[in-house]
Amino acid sequence: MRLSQKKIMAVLRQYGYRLTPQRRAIIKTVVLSQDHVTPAAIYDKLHQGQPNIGLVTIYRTLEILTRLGLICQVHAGGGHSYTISASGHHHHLICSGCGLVVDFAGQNLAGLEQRLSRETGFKIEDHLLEFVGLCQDCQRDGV
Amino acid sequence: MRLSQKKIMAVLRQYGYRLTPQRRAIIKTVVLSQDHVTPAAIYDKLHQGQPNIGLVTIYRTLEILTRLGLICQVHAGGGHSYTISASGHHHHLICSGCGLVVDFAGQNLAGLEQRLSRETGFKIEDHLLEFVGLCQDCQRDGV
DNA sequence: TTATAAATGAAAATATTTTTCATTTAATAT
DNA sequence: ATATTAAATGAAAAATATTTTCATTTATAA
Ligand SMILES: [Zn+2]
Ligand SMILES: [Zn+2]
Ligand SMILES: [Zn+2]
Ligand SMILES: [Zn+2]
Repeated sequence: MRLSQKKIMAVLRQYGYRLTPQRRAIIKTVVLSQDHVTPAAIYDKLHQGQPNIGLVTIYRTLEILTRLGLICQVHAGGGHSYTISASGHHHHLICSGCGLVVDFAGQNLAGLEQRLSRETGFKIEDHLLEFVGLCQDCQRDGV
Repeated sequence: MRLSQKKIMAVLRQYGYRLTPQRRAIIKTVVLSQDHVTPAAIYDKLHQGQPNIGLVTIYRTLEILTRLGLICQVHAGGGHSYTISASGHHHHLICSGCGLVVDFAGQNLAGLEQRLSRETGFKIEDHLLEFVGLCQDCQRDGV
């Protein structure tokens, strides 16, 4: 289940952050975009609107939203782009044709984590799992 | 099994690339470094040596080595750093304390891939799996 | 050797991200 | 409503990172 704009804003407030028009606009853009967006893409879309918005504010807002786990970055494929987070821990399936990001969950990596801890002595804290492929549309369209 | 400098150079030649002193030096640096290295770190280490080396050449060489699957990039943790590739497909275990990268393999993601394909219609081509934690040394030293 | 296509690197161009700081403003308390 | 204040904004500059251009050098093969 993807987070709604309302929910994201509520969590922001909960943590003591102010709800500025700029932040609303950024959240709206990230939530409404189907695929992932870069800071620059958000800027292109939003600046010169009402309210006007600076690139710095976008960087700062994305940083906060990421830290709170409300959005997350997509790594595979090179770019540093953002996608909206599902509420819980999840992973990404990314279309190399059109950039669509599908979240998936339910993959339990605990067993693998245990094996790795045992074999290497690492104390594992986090992980990153992404799949890259072609979505149905891009397969059909021969992208 | 990590690739040797010799093996990497052989593959380069095999694909028609020339073996320049600069490329030898870059390969040597990446192979000998225990943890991952950034282009800038390689540059700091190598320029002003014999032969002198430019940052551009480092970018270009890393790009080729990555394309040939001889080294790979580490994503988790933010940076764009490189580590030497094991010969086959593998994944990364990264120490957040000291940057050590341990390769691991033997994790079969085929079952998960099938499930995802079935559920989403994606044709999956690749994936990225990284774990982040603390290595034994960093746990002991309380980093 | 010599020929030649490939590779290099200095410099410039472009792109990305962070810092600084004067100004504005959202939220809270009156 | 109004005043207060700490938080947020954005322009500008600085700092970083990456790519392009092109004249020069060089690894390879004939
Ligand atoms: Zn995950
Ligand atoms: Zn697609
Ligand atoms: Zn992998
Ligand atoms: Zn460590």
